[in-house]
Amino acid sequence: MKELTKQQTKVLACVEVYLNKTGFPPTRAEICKELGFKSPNAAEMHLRALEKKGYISIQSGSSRGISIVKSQQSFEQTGEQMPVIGLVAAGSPTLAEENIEKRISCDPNMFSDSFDYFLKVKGLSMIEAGIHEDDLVAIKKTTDVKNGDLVVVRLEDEVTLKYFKKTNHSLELIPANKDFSTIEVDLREQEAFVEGKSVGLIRTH
Amino acid sequence: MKELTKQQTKVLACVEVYLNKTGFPPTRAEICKELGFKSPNAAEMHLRALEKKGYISIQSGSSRGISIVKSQQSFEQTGEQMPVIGLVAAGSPTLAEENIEKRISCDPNMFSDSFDYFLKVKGLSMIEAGIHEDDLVAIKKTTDVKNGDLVVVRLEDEVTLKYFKKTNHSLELIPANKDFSTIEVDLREQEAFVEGKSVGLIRTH
DNA sequence: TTATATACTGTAAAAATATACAGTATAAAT
DNA sequence: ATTTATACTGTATATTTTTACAGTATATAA
Repeated sequence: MKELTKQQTKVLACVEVYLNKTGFPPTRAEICKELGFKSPNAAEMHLRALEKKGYISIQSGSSRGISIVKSQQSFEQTGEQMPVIGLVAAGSPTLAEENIEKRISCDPNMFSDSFDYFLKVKGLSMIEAGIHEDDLVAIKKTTDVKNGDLVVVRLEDEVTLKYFKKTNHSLELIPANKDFSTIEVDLREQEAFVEGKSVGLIRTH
Repeated sequence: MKELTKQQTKVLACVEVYLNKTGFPPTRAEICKELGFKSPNAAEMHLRALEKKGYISIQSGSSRGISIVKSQQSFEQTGEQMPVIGLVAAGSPTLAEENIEKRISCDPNMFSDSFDYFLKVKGLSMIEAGIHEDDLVAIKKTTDVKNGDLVVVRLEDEVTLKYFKKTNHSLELIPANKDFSTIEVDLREQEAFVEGKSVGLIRTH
């Protein structure tokens, strides 16, 4: 998608804001009034440029015939674009851009608790908890977890999604698959970092 | 909210469909063309009635100045409050207001395919497919289903979520739990209504 | 029988709107 | 020094659109 000039960005934002506020697109004159232009042709030219670059489409001959093709600020709508992070074998699931597989438009409060990102599940270790490969688990970044919570824990360079159980100096990371065994960590010997806990799950059929 | 007449319902639906398709509301003339009226005043009168009853608001003097206040079919929007319907023992999962348990703010296009509502799962018949009690299954209203699809089917007054398999005159509704048995329907003897199919799932932990 | 509400047709005019054309100004690129 | 792209002003007009007004038809309620 082609880059927008500063003014084109403003005009696109103006159209989107107007649309959100009123439910229908603005006229050329209304865009001018909003952005301080004195000629409807100013708006017209920017709209044409936006159409040529594929951000909007214009229904010729129709009043207010503007529709948004590619929104600049789709996340400003009802829901946000929540990042999906692959559960890679090594490294922690950071929110750095390079780890984000894609984004999904949804409400961060759609589950009982808010969440920060989706973790894409690899493997079958939690299958008996109804968590399949490629399911997206909604993770809330926190270290405040209780026994029995489904948590994301990092050990050395490995990140896993397991049930959490802590007893004195020992931490158990319990899978939900009888073919897998519990990971036991002696906290006096090895560090374990709780990255967050699951507050929900989504799956595409 | 006041009741709508049949024609008012049609006009409101027409506006919403147009809005979803084009991104902006229709003119009086376009409503007429769509619904077969021969005078723009026909549309005008219905719009006024819809405004008086609080379903839309009309920006006087503006072209296409219609905005939806209370949608008949809010599930058709984007980034909206998607209804959650309980899988009740009897009756079909209609979107009538009284069947909607709550609404969840999310994008109707968050899964591979768009969907119309969430169905709240009751029972354990699909547990081996990783579908638990109280999971919300995203349902797309369609009768276009293939063998192997996870579908919502109504038999008499009962609604179930099962895997779909059709062979000649027989329909099999297959559970994913070895403690449950397949429902077999002879379509020459009994009617079966496909309400829709699952395109995704969400669960709150 | 007479209202009353619903549901339109048909026409017309005023207002809103898109959009073409002719310019001006400025900064960056060639 | 000249072109090119961006970013406008200002005007004009054909077209679109709203919206008022005058009717017609039909079913239902009083």
